[in-house]
Amino acid sequence: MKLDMNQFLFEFEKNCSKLQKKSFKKDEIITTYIAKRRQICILLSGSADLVRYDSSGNKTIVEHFTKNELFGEVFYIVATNNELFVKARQACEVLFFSYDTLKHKCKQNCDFHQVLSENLADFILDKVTLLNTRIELLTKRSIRDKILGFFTILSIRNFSKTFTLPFSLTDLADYLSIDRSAMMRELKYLREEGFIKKNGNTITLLYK
Amino acid sequence: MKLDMNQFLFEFEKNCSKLQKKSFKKDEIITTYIAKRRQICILLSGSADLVRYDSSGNKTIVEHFTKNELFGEVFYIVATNNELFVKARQACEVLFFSYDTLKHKCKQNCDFHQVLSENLADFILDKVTLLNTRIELLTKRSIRDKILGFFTILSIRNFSKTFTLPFSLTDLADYLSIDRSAMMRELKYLREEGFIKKNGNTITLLYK
DNA sequence: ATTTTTCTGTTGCATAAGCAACAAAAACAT
DNA sequence: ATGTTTTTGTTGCTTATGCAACAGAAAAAT
Repeated sequence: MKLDMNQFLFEFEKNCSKLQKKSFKKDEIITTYIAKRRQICILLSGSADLVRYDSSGNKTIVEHFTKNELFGEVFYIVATNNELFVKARQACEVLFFSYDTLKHKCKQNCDFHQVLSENLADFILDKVTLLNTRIELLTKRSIRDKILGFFTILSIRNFSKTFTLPFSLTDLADYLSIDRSAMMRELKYLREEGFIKKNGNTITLLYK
Repeated sequence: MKLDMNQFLFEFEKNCSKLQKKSFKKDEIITTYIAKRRQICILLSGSADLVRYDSSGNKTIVEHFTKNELFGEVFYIVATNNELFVKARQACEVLFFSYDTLKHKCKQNCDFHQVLSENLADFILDKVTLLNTRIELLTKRSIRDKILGFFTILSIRNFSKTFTLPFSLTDLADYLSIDRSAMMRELKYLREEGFIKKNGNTITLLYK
């Protein structure tokens, strides 16, 4: 039995008492990552950022989450002393549970749990795909290649040479881990050299 | 029931006929990524690289796999036209199966398959951790921060300020997506400024 | 409706990091 | 044992990219 995320949540909510749903206002801290707890969260609405402070105090937005995305410390066991927390970017609703609870809860060996654990693997696989996409872009050698790589993905996903960015240009620079002004400059060059057309946050690819 | 990778493989081999084991010599192509097949592979011995050629012909080593690591197209559904394949770096033994087969094979609802699909999620989670580690390093802003970030992780994993690199310096530059000579220069500076001691591929951290 | 904040767009300057090219050392192969 | 290939280590030159600083546009808040 194959579920999409909405069915998954509906089934889960109907069947399980162990999960908690909470609401957050903009800028509130949703969770702080504590490895041993093995918490897993689903963002039901709104958007949130995974923020890292390293030992020198530098801040990075490591990931940006939107509707139906998974996050939590099970996904992020990195051997460093960095502080990691998730902060609401807009008002959010979040579902909390423990990974181990989800997997092993039912003593009665119910069908529902079988379905659940099968689908969990699929959702985690979706996450892997997101991460691999990001790595694919981060490993490109120049700002130009990063931008064009990202645009190509959006173009293919939209079945169109024209598409609108899913987040602000400021966030895009952060996602690609490049300086925003350097990115804007490169976008200008791409426009001048006839590779792209740009109207605010709507882009059209002009090549190939 | 919680399995480690070796137990997992033993159980799988004993119980499942649907899986294939093959051997490869150095530089042979182990698999080419074809999204619809949803293949999943486990590297039993040796080491291999996931290689990407983009449309301009640039080659990148996207990932490097060693014993017991998972790879395959289920993990890498990126919407681009890039050619992706896995190439043996040394002689390798590889286990092949389809993700969907693994999850749904048994009609008889056997206990073994229940255990299997639970553990599959865990193995995929390990993969997520690896990917997040890589992203953590790739998003650092300077070569120095990337190197020190990587060294810090190794140091923590080894419970020691002294450790040996798990692969060559050439590969390290590739893993961090930086120019090798620039990395060597930075290592020299780090030595001169007293941050590290370096003896071949053995590093000692001198700070904090 | 007006203020405040965030986002976009731009530019000059400094430098970190890429590129190219080479030699010595080490690892591998015959 | 000897030749071949890969890895390490280095350095001069060039340039892509980061940084700082600013102004106008857009969005959000009051």
